[in-house]
Amino acid sequence: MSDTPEHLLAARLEKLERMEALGHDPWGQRFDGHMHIDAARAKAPEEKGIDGEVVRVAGRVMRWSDSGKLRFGTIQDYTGRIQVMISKKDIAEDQWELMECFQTGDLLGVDGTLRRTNTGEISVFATKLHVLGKSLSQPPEKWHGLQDIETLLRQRYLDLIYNDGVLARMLRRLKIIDSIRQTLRGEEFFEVETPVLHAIAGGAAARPFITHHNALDIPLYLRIALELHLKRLMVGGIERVYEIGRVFRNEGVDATHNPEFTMIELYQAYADYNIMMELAEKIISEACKAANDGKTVVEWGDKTLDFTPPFQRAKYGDLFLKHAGCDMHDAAAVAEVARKLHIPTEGRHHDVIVNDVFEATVEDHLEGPVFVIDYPSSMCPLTKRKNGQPEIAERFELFIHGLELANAYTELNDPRLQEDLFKTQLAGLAEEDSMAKMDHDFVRALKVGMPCAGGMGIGIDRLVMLLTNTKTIRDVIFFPLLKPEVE
RNA sequence: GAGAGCGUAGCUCAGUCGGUAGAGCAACGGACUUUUAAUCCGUAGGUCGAGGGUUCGAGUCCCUCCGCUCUCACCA
Repeated sequence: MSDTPEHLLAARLEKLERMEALGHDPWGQRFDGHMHIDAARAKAPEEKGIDGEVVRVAGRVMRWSDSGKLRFGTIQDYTGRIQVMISKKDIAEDQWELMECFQTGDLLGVDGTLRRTNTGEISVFATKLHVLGKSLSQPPEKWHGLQDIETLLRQRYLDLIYNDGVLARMLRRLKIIDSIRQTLRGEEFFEVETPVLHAIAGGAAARPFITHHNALDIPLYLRIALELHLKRLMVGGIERVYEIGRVFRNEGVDATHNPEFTMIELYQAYADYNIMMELAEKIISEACKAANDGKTVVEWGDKTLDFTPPFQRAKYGDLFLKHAGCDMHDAAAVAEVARKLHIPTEGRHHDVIVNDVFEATVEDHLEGPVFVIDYPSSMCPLTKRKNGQPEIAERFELFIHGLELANAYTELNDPRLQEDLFKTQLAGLAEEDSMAKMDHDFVRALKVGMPCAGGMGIGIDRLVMLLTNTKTIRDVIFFPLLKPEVE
């Protein structure tokens, strides 16, 4: 949507000046004691012809239609819409003149009586109007709303105002995040904030955004994960710790990826990945209830998602056998399957090939919610190995219809093994695809002694998508990344 | 990063074979005291994404660029 053109702007400025001439501040003044529109609606009389309570409401004018000496308006706040009726015989002369200065898009405060119209519509019959903020922008079409995807992303405020369900969906996102905090508060976790600017972008495998600190003249990276600082805090004695925060990955943009996205990572001392599974079930099912009126079974397009605990558990090796058709430890058989799938094998570590075959054959079959557990350990340099089974890492990923929602480990706390794994770059894996990035201070912290622990990361945006039946990540992020507009 | 599609009034959209730029909503003026996308009469509103080319003539055909969307690749 381009800027409001001159002839439409002029009409709005003319009304603004008339407001000023009538002695009103077109940008509004403090307005005390208004009630939310849903609360006002709830107080409306059941029958026509009965005077209800005197109320004060405020909102944006969505409709302002002239009908002689009677005016029908509709105002909207974040809780709903209500009709405003202004009858010339009910209000003072100067108030009628003020009424004529309002236009769709303006912010209006109303004092009036709750009543129903002849057709039963709940209405506030105004006795006094208050200017709370003039709009100098021409609103979109009242029936079709705003359809142009670029405009509604660039000017999300218009999307929130004029397209039904957008604000409600974003408010559900806030409820989900609030529910996660409540659940963790109940489990005695502390919420912390750790640095966004990292000297070493560790804790995950992704390309970082690179920036520069002028005064120190050093390169810095925007964090790609929260992991290593939270573990340092566990070393420091915070036994249960989490952070909800933005992480940044310099990768492509599509329906399930935005370059900056919100993650929660949490760490619990003296726990393991089994406890993390139970905690994941609790966090997610509670969040689902918070966003869906207490339900744990929700619609997802033409599918149904059931977040009632417990979630299914399936071993990585068993899934591999079932869908790839061979034992994941059988190098020759795995290589054969890889060749059929056109996955390169030459000079690549066996587990790198296994990982590619798994992604190609298994992930699309995972309906879930299902915890995939016990990964090949060489792909997991931050994860504790199973006792007596060093080739298996105590890791799970939670999948729902092919979407990876959570990732958790029994955390590796052996500093000597951690140092070795940071040094080991698997054949066939690019450095940016690897979690193995040497971080000497992190190893030093582990040497001080990190309690054995379980830890987990959950992609908040994806969780919100699943719990609000939203198909693209940009629709659960207020301001998704777009190329800048050219002036 | 690759391929395909889209871009016309503030908004939602038409625009045929290359031949005067269209509608609805919104705006402005008028009528109307119970509408529900109110209705009726009238007025005004355009760099057809930008630039270049072909042509007597380009919204329409060709080229370049910009933006967005979808699919694919990388990432969660």
